[in-house]
Formats: sequence, C-alpha cells, structure tokens
Amino acid sequence: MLIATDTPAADTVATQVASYLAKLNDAQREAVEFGADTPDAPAGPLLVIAGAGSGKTNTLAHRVAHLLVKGADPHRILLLTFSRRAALEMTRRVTRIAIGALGSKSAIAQGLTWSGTFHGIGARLLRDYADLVGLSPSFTINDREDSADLMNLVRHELGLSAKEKRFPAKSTCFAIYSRVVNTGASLATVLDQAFPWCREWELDLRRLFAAYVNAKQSQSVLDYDDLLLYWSHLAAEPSLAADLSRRFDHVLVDEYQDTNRLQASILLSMKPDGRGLTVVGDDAQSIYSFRGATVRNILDFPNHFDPPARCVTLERNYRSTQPILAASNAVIGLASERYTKNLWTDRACEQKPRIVSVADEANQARYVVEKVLEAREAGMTLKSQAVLFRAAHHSAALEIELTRRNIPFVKFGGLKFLDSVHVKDVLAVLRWAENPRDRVAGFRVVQLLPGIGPAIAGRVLDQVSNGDAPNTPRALASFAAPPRASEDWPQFVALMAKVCARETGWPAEFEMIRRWYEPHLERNHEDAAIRHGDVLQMESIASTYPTRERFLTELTLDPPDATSDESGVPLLDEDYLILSTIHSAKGQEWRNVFVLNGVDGCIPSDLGTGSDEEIDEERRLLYVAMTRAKEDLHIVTPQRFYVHNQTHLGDRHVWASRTRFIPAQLMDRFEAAAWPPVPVAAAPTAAGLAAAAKAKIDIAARLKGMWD
DNA sequence: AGCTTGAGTATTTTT
DNA sequence: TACTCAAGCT
Repeated sequence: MLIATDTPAADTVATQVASYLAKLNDAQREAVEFGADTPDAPAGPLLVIAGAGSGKTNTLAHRVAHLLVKGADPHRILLLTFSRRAALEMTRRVTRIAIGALGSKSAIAQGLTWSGTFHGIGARLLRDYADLVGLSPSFTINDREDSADLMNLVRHELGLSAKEKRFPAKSTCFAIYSRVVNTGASLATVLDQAFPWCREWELDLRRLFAAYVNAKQSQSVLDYDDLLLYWSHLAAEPSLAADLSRRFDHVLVDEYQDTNRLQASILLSMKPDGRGLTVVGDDAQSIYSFRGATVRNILDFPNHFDPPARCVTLERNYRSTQPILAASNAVIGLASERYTKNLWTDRACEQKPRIVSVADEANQARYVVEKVLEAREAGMTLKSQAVLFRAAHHSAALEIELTRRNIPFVKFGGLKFLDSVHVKDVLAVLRWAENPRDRVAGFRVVQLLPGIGPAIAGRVLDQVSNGDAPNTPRALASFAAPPRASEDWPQFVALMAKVCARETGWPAEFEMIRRWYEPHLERNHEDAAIRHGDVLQMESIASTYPTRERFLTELTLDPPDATSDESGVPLLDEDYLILSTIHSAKGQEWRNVFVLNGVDGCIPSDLGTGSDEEIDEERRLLYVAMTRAKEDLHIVTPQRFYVHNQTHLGDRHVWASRTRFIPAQLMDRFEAAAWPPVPVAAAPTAAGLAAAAKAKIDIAARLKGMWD
C-alpha cells in the first residue's frame, strides 16, 4: 500500500523535473546529471568529448539548467565560452530550459551573470581586484592594432628602427610576443617554430618586449594577453587564490580544445582538485593553434587529476545526413593522430556530398550563385545556406557576383570596420579621456590637428602625463600650441575638457566628439561621406551601452564581426546569404553548405604547411567546414586560381589540384561533377569513341615521329 | 609638419 | 600587387 500511495506522487515530481531530461540520449543525460545532486559539494572534474553536431551546446545548457533546478546559486556559476555570441546563445537556452522546468521560478536563470569569454571575464575580475594588483581601475584595453602601435612607439624609442637591416614589422613583433605569452614557450622556441625568419633578432626582440611591458604598465593599458596573464597571476597568488576559487561553485568551459596553456593554467589554479569543473570540447575540431591553443589541453585533461576526470563521449550526430557524416569521418580518419570518436546518425539520405570541378574562380562564384538560387526556389531560405572559405579574401569574386545579381549577404570574419582609421580616431578621443596615460590614443588624437605631427604630439603627451595625477584639460590649456595649430587648438582643448569631466554624459558626448571630428574627417579624406556613415553607425552602437567604460571595454573584446556589402547591414528580418571564414563558422550549422577553393594551396593553405601538426590542423579545418552541413554539401575546386604574389615575381595564375585531404581512395564517398556540365550534344557517341581510340594511337605515333 | 618617392617586404585564421 | 617604412624635399 505504501508503494501504491507513494509512487504516483514521486512520479509526478520526477516526470515534472525530468521532462527536459527525457529528450536527451543516454550519454547526454550522463553529462547533464553528473554530480548535480549535491550542488553545494560539487563532484570531481568532468570532461565531455562532444563530436560535431552531437548536441554539445544543448547538453551544456541542460547541465547548467539542471544545476540550477537542483538548487545551485546562479551567481556562483562561471560559464566560459569561446565568443560572446556563444555566451548569449547559452544563457538564452538555459533560460528556456529553466522556464520549462521551474515555471515562474525561472527568474533564477537571470542570475547567470558570470557568462562570457575568458578575456571578458578576465577584464571584469581585474576591475574588481585592480587595487590589489597595483592596476589603475580605469585601465583601458588595447586591441591588436593598438598593441602593435604601442610596440612601434617603443621600437622607435629603442632605436631599433634605424638598423641597417630592416627590423620585423610591428605586427610581427606583436604576434611573436603574444605567442610567447599564450604558449608559455621560450622566445627562442617560438622563433624557431613559428617565425624562423626573425631568428636573428632574438636579443633585440627581448629588449623590445621588456620595454613594451614597461610602457603598458606606466600607461595603465592592457592588451588581450594581459587579461589572461594578470588573471593567471591573480589565481596563482595564495592570498587571492582561495577567494577567487570560493567565488564560484561551478566552472564550465565550452570549446576546451581551443584554449591555450595560459587558459588551462588559470582553470587549474581556480579549481586545483577539479571539483565543480566541467570542460566540453572536441579534439577533432581544434583549429586555433595559431593563437596558441593546444589540443593537449583536452587530451591530457582527465589524467591531470587524481582520481582522473569522468569522461563522457557524445557520438550521436543529430545534424548531418549519413553520407555527409561518412565523408567527414573519412577525411578526419586520415589524420596522423588517431581520434577515438566515431560519429553516427540515423538520418539516411541518397545524396552524397559533391565535389564540383570548375574552371576558375569566376565560375566558382557563378556555380555557387546558381545553386543557392536553385535551393531558394525549392524553398530553402538564403539564411539557411552558407558559403565557407579558408581566408577572408577567398570570397572576393563571389562577393562581386552576389552584388551584381542583387543577392543580399552578410560576411563573418575578415576585416572589421573597427579597423578603419576614422572609427579609430573617434574611439581614440574616448580612450584618451578615459585613460589620460594612454599614449597610443593621445598620440593619434593630437595629430589630427593640422600643424601637429609626431614631434609636437610627443611633447603634448609628455606634458599631459607629467606628474602623478594626469590632468589632461589643464595640461592642454597650458600648452603653447604652434602657430599653424593655433586656430584649432582652443576648440580642441574645450572638447577634451568637457569629455574628461564627463560634462555632457554618455552617450551624448559621442555626438559632441563626432561633431568636432567632422571637419578633420573632411580635410583628411577624399571619401569623407562614406566614412562619415561609419562614424554615425558607431554612434548608434555607442548609444546601446550604459557607460563609456563599458562601451570601450566591450567593443574591444567583442567587436561587431559582420560586414556586408556597401548597402549596409541588412535588416534582421530580411533574408540573406551567409559568407564566413571556416574559423568564424565554428559551432554553427546550415542546411546547405558550400566550401570554396577545396584545392591544395587554399586548404591546406600553402603558407603554413611546414610541420605535420600544421597539416593536421588544416585537415581539421576542412572537417569543421564539412560538418557544418545538415543536408547538402558542395566542395568547389577551381582548376585554376589567381595567387596574390607568392614568393616570386608578382601575381599569376596557378594550376591547382584537389585538396590532399580528399585523396583518390576517399572519392567513393563523394559525387564528382564538373560545372558547367558538358552540353549533351557534345557528348561522345560509341562510334565516336571508337574512332577516338584509333586517333589517340595515331597522334601518339606522330608525336614520337617528330623526334625521329 | 607634411607631402612625395622609392625601396623592400609580405605568410591564412581571432579573443 | 599593395602596403609599410624612412629619407628627402617643400
């Protein structure tokens, strides 16, 4: 009787709570439920190996939601994702699942405030602890360009620009520095492995980097790497480590295969015994080693702990049809390092992925446009189709064709409009006001005035940063401007005074700066009208941020990453085709996918094919591209393509062959075709072929006869 | 200071 | 080719 009365009640609760669990497969459910029954005493480390399309994001979101349902405190959950976009998607899903399970109590999910990228979270923590580590809380963050500019300033000060042999470019110097920081390897090793042509500069580079670090510190600016570096030192400091570690009961990391040594060290010092630590990733999709990411992080994770981390592998693919999966598995199966997963699906389908041979890039563009339009006629929206490529410029010909035929598209990856000089000019005013010690920003701003060049700008900056508490307006007001600048100087001083004093408030001050900048824009640029549009767009973006500080920080950490043709970003409800670098396509999926330039020299890129490891990473890149496709996959191989000045003497056409990652023995997984198709009328008849067979012999004999 | 010119080099992906 | 950098000229 007891059983009879108890069971229904227990069942109701169980079904209610578990309704969201019921939709998961066994492996997913194991990953979601692991150690969740004791939210206050989190269980040991968990590694989820999640193959492409295996519901990774969904599983992680369920795990977070499940922890919340079981009573975990949302403010004490740290969720680290690869991009801000992924973070938003994750919180959205967690909220939805929590609403389903908890109904009105779902407000819990709103408390999930510690969700973001390593860099973003690092910036937040650093502002909290700034005083403790001797950092000004109003530090500003340099993006890659700014960092390179600062590197350049330092380089001049050290006199490295005046060498008889040209010193490496500023961006190269910064890339070397960044790689040393992120990989934890020595400068010598990094030079040998990644920058052999800079080997001879080792000593000068070391000097340069020391001075660069010095400059950053005295100017209260941080670069991307510093956000991780300071965090790792913070977490390694015994007095602070405990506090940091106690702050979060659960730390969950997405895309763990793309983290670097520095990021792993941060995690391990935050959660030394691994309790409460969950990492999710796929070793077969590791494509960020150029940023210092190492696949060893995920491979070595389980045995870093004692007892080892629990491992759950998700092998069932919900995304792609069986033929697409078979082809992708075959491609990754040729990797020199063996991967343990074998993805499967029950989505049967006849259509194999296509390998389409076209004459050149122009035909490649025409093929893609034709097939995209065909699919749209058949009811597939443009948004559910994507064109993927290795390098941002590979889509140039296609972009022209799309524009010509009036097909809207949005491109992810490649140049951001933040990189344009006029946008940087306006931002520099804000950054300089926010942080008066920021020399790169100040240097840029002051030189906008006619009559002021590097020499005078340097003197202005010296005067501003002179003393303990820089007071930009006062220093500027007392500066004796050169005659040629005397006309513009008072206005400039007035502007800076207002901005520094936050007189007009945010975002009104952006407009004020824009108005001041307009005449300078007109004077310095022929195409002022187009650029002015960008500044206005920036202004509307700025108005969506609550404060100047948040705007500057979040803009550098998460720049708007989509660009479209000159007509501007299409409206959200409009339909548009997706163009994306393979890197930016990570984590996404589309019904119909085109991969451009499936030829040697593009995939793998023939610029970084030195070592076997690099080759394998390029192979994974193709694998990532292929596994984005749900229903149709086209790999296009132009037989001839244009090379931008490789090694010798100018541009030229190059004859290309199919990517080495799809050798002959894999061709049975694909449907090979040529495009445009050979017209039927020209197809050979049986009689014609017989005649041709004879002719072949005749010609061969004649050619030999030429040399008899 | 700011422009022109000429030499020399460059390496795809991004937080 | 396209871009950066530095020297030379106005």
